[in-house]
Amino acid sequence: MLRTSLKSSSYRRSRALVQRLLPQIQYAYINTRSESKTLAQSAVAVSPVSRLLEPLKSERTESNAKHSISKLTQKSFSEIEQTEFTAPAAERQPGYYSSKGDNVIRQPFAREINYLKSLMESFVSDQYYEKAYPLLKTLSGLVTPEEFTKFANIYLEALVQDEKVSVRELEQVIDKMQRECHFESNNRTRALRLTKYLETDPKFDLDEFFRIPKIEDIRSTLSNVDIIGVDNLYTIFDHPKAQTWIPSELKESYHEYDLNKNKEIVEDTKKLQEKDGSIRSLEKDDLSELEAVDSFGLQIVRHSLLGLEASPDKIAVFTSDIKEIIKDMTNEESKQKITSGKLNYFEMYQLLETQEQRDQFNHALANFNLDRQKQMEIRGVEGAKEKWKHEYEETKKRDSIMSTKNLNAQLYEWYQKLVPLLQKERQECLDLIDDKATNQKSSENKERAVYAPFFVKIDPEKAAMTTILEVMKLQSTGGISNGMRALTALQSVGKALEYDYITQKLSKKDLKRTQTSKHKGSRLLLNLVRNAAEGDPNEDFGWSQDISIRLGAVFVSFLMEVAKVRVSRHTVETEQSAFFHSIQYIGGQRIGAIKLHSDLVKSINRSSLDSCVQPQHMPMPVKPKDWDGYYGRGQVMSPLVRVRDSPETAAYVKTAARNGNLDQVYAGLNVLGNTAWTVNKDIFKVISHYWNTGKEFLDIPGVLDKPILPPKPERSDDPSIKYKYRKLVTQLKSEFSTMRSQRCDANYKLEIARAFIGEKLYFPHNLDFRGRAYPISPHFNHLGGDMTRSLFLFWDGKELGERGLRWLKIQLANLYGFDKAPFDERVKFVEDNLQNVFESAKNPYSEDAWWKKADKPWQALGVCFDLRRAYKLPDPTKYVSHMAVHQDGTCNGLQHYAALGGDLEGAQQVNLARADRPQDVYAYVAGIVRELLEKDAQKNNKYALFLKDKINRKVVKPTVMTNVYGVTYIGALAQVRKQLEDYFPDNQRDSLQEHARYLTTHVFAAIRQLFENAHLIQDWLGESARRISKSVSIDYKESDNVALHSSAVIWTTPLNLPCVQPYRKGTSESLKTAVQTLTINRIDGAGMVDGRKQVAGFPPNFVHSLDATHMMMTAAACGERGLKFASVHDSFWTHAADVDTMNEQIREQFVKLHSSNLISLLKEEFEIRYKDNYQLIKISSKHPLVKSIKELKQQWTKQLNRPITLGDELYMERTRLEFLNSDDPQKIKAAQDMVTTIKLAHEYEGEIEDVNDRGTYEILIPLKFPEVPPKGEFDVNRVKDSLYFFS
Amino acid sequence: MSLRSFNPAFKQLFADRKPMRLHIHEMLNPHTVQQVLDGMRLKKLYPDGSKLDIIECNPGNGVFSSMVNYDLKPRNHILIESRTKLQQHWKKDLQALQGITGNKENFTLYPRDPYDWQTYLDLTDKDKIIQPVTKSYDQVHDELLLIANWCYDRGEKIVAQWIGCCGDRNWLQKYGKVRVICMAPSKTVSKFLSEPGFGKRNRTAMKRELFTDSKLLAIIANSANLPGEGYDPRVLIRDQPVAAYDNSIPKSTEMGIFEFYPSGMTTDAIAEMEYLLSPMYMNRSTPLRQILPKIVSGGEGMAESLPHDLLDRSPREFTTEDILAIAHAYDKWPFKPDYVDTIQLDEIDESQF
DNA sequence: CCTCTATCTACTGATATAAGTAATAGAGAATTC
DNA sequence: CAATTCTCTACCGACAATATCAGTAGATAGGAC
Repeated sequence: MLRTSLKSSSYRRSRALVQRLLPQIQYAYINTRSESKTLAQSAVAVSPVSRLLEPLKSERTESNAKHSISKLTQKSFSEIEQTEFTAPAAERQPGYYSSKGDNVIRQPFAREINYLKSLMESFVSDQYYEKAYPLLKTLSGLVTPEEFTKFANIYLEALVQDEKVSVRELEQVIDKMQRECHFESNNRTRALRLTKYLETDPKFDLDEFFRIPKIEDIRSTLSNVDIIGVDNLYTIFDHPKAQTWIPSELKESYHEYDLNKNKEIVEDTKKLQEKDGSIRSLEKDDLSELEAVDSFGLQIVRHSLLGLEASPDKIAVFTSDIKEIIKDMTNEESKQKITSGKLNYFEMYQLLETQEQRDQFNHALANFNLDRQKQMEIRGVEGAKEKWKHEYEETKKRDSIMSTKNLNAQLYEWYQKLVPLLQKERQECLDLIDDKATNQKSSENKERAVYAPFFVKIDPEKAAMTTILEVMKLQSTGGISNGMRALTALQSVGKALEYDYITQKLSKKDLKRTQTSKHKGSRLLLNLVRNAAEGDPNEDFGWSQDISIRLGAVFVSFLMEVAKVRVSRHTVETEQSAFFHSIQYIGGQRIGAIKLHSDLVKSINRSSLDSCVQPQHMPMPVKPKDWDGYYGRGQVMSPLVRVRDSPETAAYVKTAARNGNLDQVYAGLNVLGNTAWTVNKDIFKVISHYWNTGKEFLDIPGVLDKPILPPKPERSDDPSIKYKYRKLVTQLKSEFSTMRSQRCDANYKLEIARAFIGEKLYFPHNLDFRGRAYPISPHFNHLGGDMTRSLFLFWDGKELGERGLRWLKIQLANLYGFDKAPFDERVKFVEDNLQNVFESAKNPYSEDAWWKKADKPWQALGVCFDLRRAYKLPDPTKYVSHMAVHQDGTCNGLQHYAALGGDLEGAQQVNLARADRPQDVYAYVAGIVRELLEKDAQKNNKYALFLKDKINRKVVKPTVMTNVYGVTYIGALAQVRKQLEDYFPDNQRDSLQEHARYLTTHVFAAIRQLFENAHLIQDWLGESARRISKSVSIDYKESDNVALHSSAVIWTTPLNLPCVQPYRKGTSESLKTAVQTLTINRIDGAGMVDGRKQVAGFPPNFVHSLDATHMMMTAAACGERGLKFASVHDSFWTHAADVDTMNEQIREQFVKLHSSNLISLLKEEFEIRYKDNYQLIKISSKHPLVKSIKELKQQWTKQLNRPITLGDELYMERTRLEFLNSDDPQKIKAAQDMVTTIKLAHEYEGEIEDVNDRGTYEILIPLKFPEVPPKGEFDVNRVKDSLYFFS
Repeated sequence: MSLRSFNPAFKQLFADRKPMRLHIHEMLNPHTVQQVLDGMRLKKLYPDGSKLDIIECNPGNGVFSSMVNYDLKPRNHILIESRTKLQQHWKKDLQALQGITGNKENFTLYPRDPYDWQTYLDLTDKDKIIQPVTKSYDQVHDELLLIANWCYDRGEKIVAQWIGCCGDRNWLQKYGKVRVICMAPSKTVSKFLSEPGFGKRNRTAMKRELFTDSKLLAIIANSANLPGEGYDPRVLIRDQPVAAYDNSIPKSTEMGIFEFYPSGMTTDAIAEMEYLLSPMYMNRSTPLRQILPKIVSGGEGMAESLPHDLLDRSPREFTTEDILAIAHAYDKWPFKPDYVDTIQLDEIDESQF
């Protein structure tokens, strides 16, 4: 990053130079106006001079104020109060990102505004109005008046909600704001005032209040229902003029209210069931005692999900619900079982007989889980704490001195020490805010002031837990042994604290407006108000990155201060810090790290950490609310798209959301999120068994103590030996630590799985910036490896039927690795092995069980269990299966490329066309390579002779796969070399290299040959991206903050999701925290794009956005047909019984997607989006254009008395176009006569070629895109008949 | 000034070709080289050329090579050169030289990478082009001389390692106190030669002081610059290096020439705590007391066995005695971590195939 | 009271950090060697 | 400018350098008139 900062600094320098020069010149011009002419004047003598001058004049605004505004986010509230930050009006005007025409707004000072807003909200919610006011005032200096009104209303809203604030005070504040901040009130402000009047002034006269405003304004005022609240609206409804006042969206509620008002409503008496013998699901504790052996690692957190305990009255309700549901069941035995209290929810559910019962059960469970989820959020970590405490007390009973032997006891000790420290600090913060601190100006307090307003919001006890859990969870991440990157640690602690704060805030939310004492009234209105009170899902909330990091640092530093471990060596024993901050040197750069004491790490390895309790990392026991905006509703706080800190991506998605363009995206995502799962208990048992042996088994690493290292070399050994030793040793250690973290990770997953046995769970999904969907809960989800995937079952079951049984068998064959044969053979494979299948299911633990040899053994075992159960029935097709059957695209990226390019042969090889057997593109490419080598071999090429018999699918597979991602020659070379390694002994490295080089070229050639058109498309995408990322906006000015190349590649998927490639070169900023000064690479929405990444990333990203689109379309289509659907990018899952339907949809939707010429559409989209952009190209200096352009520039140079810049050229063209598009005939005429460099190039009739040679001259031309390459002959409709397209 | 060391046989050879610049900077002006050689008085140190083997790394265009060769008239003069273009030149030149002088200069081109340790092993053990004798560490090896040009940015790394080799007495230093005459950017040389307390004093400078005897020989600057900026003044005064100008050295990269060879000191103690020294010197102006807890688990405890005045000083100020004191304290410290825990991981690149 | 200077502070940019480069090879970006 | 040197090399999920010091601009204080 050093390089980047250097680059940008030199860039800044040169820009500063320009800025210094420009004003002088312009002043000179202004003073001698009569003598000299501006550029534009000379070109258009008749144009109104003042207008042409205006933009140039404003260019010299480089105020100090602006400079210090960027420092604002580092200042504390009190410093902000004392300093004036005001931006000139021009700089407050919104800009744009990559494209002028997209109407996506780039808010200037966005970070500063966000910071002020967070600060203000923080103060205001604790009634520190006088502290908040200066912040509001500062805000008024940074935003446009309309924007300011929004912030002012937030402030006023708090005043209105505060009962201690009187109407008069409110009006005074509004007055003051108008005087001092140029506050312009709007109808929301009026709604705020109205509410205050209604609630405090018994003599308030509505008529009078609404006398002056126009009727539209009154209506608009009243539509702020979230402010006014239900009860106040009722009051208004009671007014005789209500009917005319209320806005249209309230009409219905009004009528409902009016109707109910006149009816005598008998209040429903609560019918809470008596608590006779409540049925509770089998306690997790019992299960753990039943099934878990606490020997090696897999330690059960007692109450690991304690929060999943519901409150007693809810249990009662649930119990009675179930009793009601099973009342009509015919099977008495099942009934008995359900009420026995020995079944988990999933087992109960499976016993139900009718769909109606199941629906009712689901409904009851949903209500029940809603409460449990809430409990989990409120008391999530409580369980862990209780456990720590318990072990702490036990240990203490045994030993008088604490030792590191028991990790949990150790954690509790830290917790106990940490809490009082945090409480004390919180008090200090409070004192500081209340101006009661003893030494308000001390440097300590100065630093404290930065975080104090946020620190006071945090509950010390909960935060202590959060801090410990987060830090412990991160041990050995980020390539640091026994520790973690400081940035990662501070950020995750900060984020976790923020999460705690937000959930706490939500649970305490002022319910006044959304509740009513009236039993009668309008349910409609109530819903309306509640919805409105949830807030705008497109509005940011929470803290900025800086705030949470700084806060995280404070907590971490306290933890580091108190956390100690007892260490003993030989006879010496002492207490040492458990954590220490250290700087490491990794890959040429210094990295700040928080390291754990090595003894502590050993202790962790012995006992494996159970840190999972935090609900934000869990799947959800309740169905996630549907997506309807940028941020999720309810428990899901994540954004719709993971934006990788790119403000531009976020802005584009938000705009799309606001414009209502994302309904299809929501639809797809909601299908994914609504798929309910449960944990496969049978598989869990088997995994658990092998886990507890502590030995390595399949993909589970065994328990490892420490890596075994060879003896150290002597001091005087040759450096080469020492080097090799060091390399070996680091490799051993790194392998060891990956194994360890794999085991740790698996432990984590299994713990969550255990907690969810018998539970219903959901995965809300969101998207990456290309539109691919990912579950939000990070650890335990169906995207995991074989073991994790095997743990999932659909909550709902479906009867197999003939086809389903067949698909289940195919699924098993696929998982076993027998997936390259036709379906019938796959079925036969399983049928031939049916005894093995049954045997595996019956006795999975046997030494050489059949399932263990499968490609994906755990999932295969899952199918074995299912098949065995099915075949136990007299008719296996009647079996109700919960298995997910997968249909995988064969090389999905290439499938899309083949469809785009229409390569006949290529399409066939990736199964786009019907074939009797599944085609294997890798084998086919290997075949082509073999042919090529054969030809060379005949020419006696020694490489060909050696290699021709060694080419198989395995050798080419990596390269074919990564080819879609744009692998370069050198990257592919490494892959091929790895594949060939075995043929060459160590001392023939050179030979290996030569053979690999030779082969790589031919593999590339073969792929290119097979997917010729596809490659032309790949090239087209790359070239377009290159042109975009090297283009210049017409508004470019050297003096501006917008970089020369500031346009990123943006496209819209067929589902209207805007995709913005987030690759820009950032500037590194430093952030001082309590732990260290962090260097954060921040990207500016108008910063320079990273051309290389834009170009390299676009082809794969575009294709991925297509496969994501295909998946979402299929998801939505399957959802509409009542199918359960899940996906892992190019692997689509549903019930065995529904595979046929899904397959049909997979093909339908693919054809639908590719029936239009997507590349042509993309080109059109680009042409609109980048119509205001110009390309900088190099043409030969001998080109005829050069002469005329140079001449024109010389002419201008003379008139302006300075060299012409790119900005000048663009300014002239901008002016010309402006005139051309005006209504003034004089101007139009002037524009027609005006000559600019760009016009010259644009109107040049001959060839203009971008040459990359010496002797060139750079000119600007309008951005054009290359012609779309012609499509091949393949007809995409043939996909519909393809059997193995997805299989 | 006379070009005493200029071999007339090279006159034509140099005239025939345009000197090329390939990554590593070098002196191309014979007058500059002459000045430097005059200052070095090598003939006094190696009076008997018939017993002397010279190994020269990155001879480049050969101005320095030819002149030092003419000065010392060695028995062998090995030119280790890996840049293919220069290899071709040398091949041609040596052929021509064969015709002119019968190569009485005893040049041998060894077209290998001077960066690679294996090159030196092969030179002496496999190809047996020279077979140096092992001499005692009592005095400087008078039959083997190493000359190297690492005057470019990435050269610093290898110079640091070569200095390290003096402490370990391995690589070519296994043969005895072999003098290394090393050309490197002044940025590097001034760092590695700084004395305790100087701003640029770093780990390698400390190791250099502890394990080698060294001397700054010359500073060659572009004539646009003033030579010698950034060096520890104590070193300049002590060593009185030749200051010369050569415009083949770019303005941005001044060249420093220094010599080093193993001192009497060798010990395992420093290698044992190398992993501590590295982070220690990252905060080299922080007092040791504050650094100790930041470099190893429980490091704060080591303070007990160290004198206060040492704890209050920073690594930049440490003398070799200080370092040895710390090494001693570390050796006695009961809480030394396992070797495994001292290994730093570098980036893990997980390839899927 | 005002202005001027001395001193201090805050801010910026430059530099050092480590100490096998790692087996390649060609294009593109960044310097100016 | 054109020549030369440096950088990077497969997409996404899951990104990420830091401490110190010298020099400078700006702020403050202080002292004299």
